[in-house]
Amino acid sequence: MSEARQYHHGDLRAAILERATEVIEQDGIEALSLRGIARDLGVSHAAPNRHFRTKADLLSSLARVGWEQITEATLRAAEDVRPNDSHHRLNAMGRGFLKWALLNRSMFAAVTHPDVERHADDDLKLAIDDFQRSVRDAVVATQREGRLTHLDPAIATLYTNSVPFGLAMSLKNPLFGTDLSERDIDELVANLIELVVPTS
Amino acid sequence: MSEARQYHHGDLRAAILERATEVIEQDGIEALSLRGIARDLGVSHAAPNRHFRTKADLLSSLARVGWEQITEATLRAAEDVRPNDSHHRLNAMGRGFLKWALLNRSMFAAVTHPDVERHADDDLKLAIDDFQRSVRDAVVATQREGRLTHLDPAIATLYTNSVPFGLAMSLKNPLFGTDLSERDIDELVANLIELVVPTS
DNA sequence: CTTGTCATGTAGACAGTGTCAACAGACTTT
DNA sequence: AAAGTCTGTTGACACTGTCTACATGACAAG
Repeated sequence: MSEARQYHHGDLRAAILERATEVIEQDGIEALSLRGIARDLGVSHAAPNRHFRTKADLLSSLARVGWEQITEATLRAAEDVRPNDSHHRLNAMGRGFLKWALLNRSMFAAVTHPDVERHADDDLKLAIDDFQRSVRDAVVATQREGRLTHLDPAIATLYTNSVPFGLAMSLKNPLFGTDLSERDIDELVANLIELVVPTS
Repeated sequence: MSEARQYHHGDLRAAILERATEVIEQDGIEALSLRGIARDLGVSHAAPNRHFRTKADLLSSLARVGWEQITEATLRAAEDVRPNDSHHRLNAMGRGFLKWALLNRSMFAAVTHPDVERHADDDLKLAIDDFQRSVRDAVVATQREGRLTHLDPAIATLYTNSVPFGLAMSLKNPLFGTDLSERDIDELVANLIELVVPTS
């Protein structure tokens, strides 16, 4: 029964999450308000509180979705590479992550937003851990193949992890004045990741 | 006349900026409110508006100070290196930046806060440009010395710029679970920067 | 089919925020 | 001394997140 406006919304929680991503995509995370979402969904101002007790709750749930997307995009990028070549896989993962961040800038911004990090609930922490583990596993696999062996695994992971991060932060930031055509991005991403995980 | 409470504050603008950094250092940027600062300074709630028409104004001014500190810390770190060795200078700058970020986490967080970036005024943009230019100049100097020559200067700058950034983001984030002793940080910073700008 | 329970909505209140306009005191300039 | 400009105060407005009390719909037990 999804036609007429009912008293009960049907799946308000999902609708809120969806509308929230829209708002973030459009006007940024600072324009996000529970009351605003309620208004947009034609529901009373306190209705969202039934599903997200606090605004930080909503942000956490949103960020969890974001991190799952990041993990998925990163791992999917490695799928096309032959499984025994860990080094190329790691390279592909870096490109996959960076590309996702550049194609989903608002979501990336939301995921890395300080308020989100500060109030992270356990579910969110788990999602982040998942991503971290994926990267670490890939780095360790690469080292087992005899590459990057001169580095402490922790440092190698930190490095491999941070670089796409920093790049994504810089590239998403309009203040940094990197005005690149959408087409160039793929090449740029490849060039940059090549610096971190050289395949040649 | 700095003893008794006067009607006019003396230098309210400076006091606001100072108190704002304190608040950010203590409770984070999300806890910053104009009214709160006014309260702390024993001044009426609308007094800050005389000096910062909007909250974004205050954040912008604050961030400008932050960027100036960053630029200074970065350039100062290069001073101890012999001037003709651009490559070592670049390396030192990376360490200087990263160390500043780790020793001034709250300020760094404020400077990189999305709200700040979004509402950046011209002064702030200028301060950021200054920093960017410093890095670019150092990279170009390095390339003139015959190093990093295989890279496009723009990409080399982006890379050199982003890595300490990403590292600082990762290291400042408690969620990333890098629990390192204060002592280890210096070594860690050196190791990481060495990956980007190898001096050996 | 009735009944009771529980999840999910509404209405209203509260404290807090940023920002504005109207006013007032103090400093500056002439 | 007078006029005018900074810089402060007071009070208001619309907005926010969150709480409590209440209403309604869904749904399972009897």
